[in-house]
Amino acid sequence: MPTVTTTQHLVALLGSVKEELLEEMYRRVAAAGYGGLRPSHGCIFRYLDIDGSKLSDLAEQSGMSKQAFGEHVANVEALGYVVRQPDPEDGRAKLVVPTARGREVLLLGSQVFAELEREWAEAVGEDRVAALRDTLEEIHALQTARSSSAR
Amino acid sequence: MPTVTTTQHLVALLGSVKEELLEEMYRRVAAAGYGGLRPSHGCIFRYLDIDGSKLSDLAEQSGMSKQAFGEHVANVEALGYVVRQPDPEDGRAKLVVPTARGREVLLLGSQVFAELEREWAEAVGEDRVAALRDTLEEIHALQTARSSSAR
DNA sequence: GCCTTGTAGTCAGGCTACCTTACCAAACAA
DNA sequence: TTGTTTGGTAAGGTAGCCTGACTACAAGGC
Repeated sequence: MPTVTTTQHLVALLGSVKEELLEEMYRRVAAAGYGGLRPSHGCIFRYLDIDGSKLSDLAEQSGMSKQAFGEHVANVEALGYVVRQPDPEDGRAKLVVPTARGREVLLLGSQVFAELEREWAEAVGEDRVAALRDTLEEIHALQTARSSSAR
Repeated sequence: MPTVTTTQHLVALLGSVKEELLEEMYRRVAAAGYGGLRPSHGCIFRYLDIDGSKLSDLAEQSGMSKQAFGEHVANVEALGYVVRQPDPEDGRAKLVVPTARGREVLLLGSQVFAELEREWAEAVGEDRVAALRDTLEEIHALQTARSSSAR
């Protein structure tokens, strides 16, 4: 029973912390005047090249279908952070290109992430944040290996 | 840029690990012959009393609306893991009660969680799993404190 | 040059997991 | 007993994904 509780708790904790971090991130971005962005829009900015990226590439990198990704792009385009332009090198493709406002958000995102990183280091210690990442990576590797060998 | 990458990576890592653990959990439960259960059904079993619990209580404990929770209960009832019975002490209320099969899943769930806990301890070390939990709890507390003071 | 096959993106429709609003029935308090 | 609170359901909506079907363009073989 106690083991169950702690393990269940760990899974819940992983979810809570992830959500809280993402929310804090978007809260700060919104507070800086860049509203309308939702956590799910992160998939666009995460891999977006400053000179533009092809939709298919972005979708593949974020592990989503082109359709789902395209919807997010439409939202973010409506908010004025990116535009879709025909790719001059491929008539089929469209480039997702950040606007000036989009580039500002990209930069701001980096700054906020750096800020958060600094705050955790202050709160719990730099070494423990590093250890957190390391342990998570090892468990991730363990699980990935397991599911590929099981299949 | 490198800071961004690592911090972004940490958020992604938290999500991946959580999902992988949940998936592994449900994979093993399904492999043991208890099919049809999805990760979202965890909200029912997590707080379910072996003698039955009121829907409202369960919904509140898992932080969901009664309607959303009721839908999950309907699903899990259709799978034969719980039944809804009128509460003898409150004519308005209904008790969500695990069936024999439901009690088996409750027990199996504990066992699988314990198994996973043991496997991580073997893979990365018991102390590091404990450290992971501690650090996550501190960051969680930090975030919770921040959002309550901000609001 | 044409024709087949492959690739980029969109459209339509569907699913899961939530939500809010509105409601009914039982319980409780004045 | 009457008004208010509480337990649960019904209806409808939204976000975030999916698959299948389609169009437009690209690229290779002949």
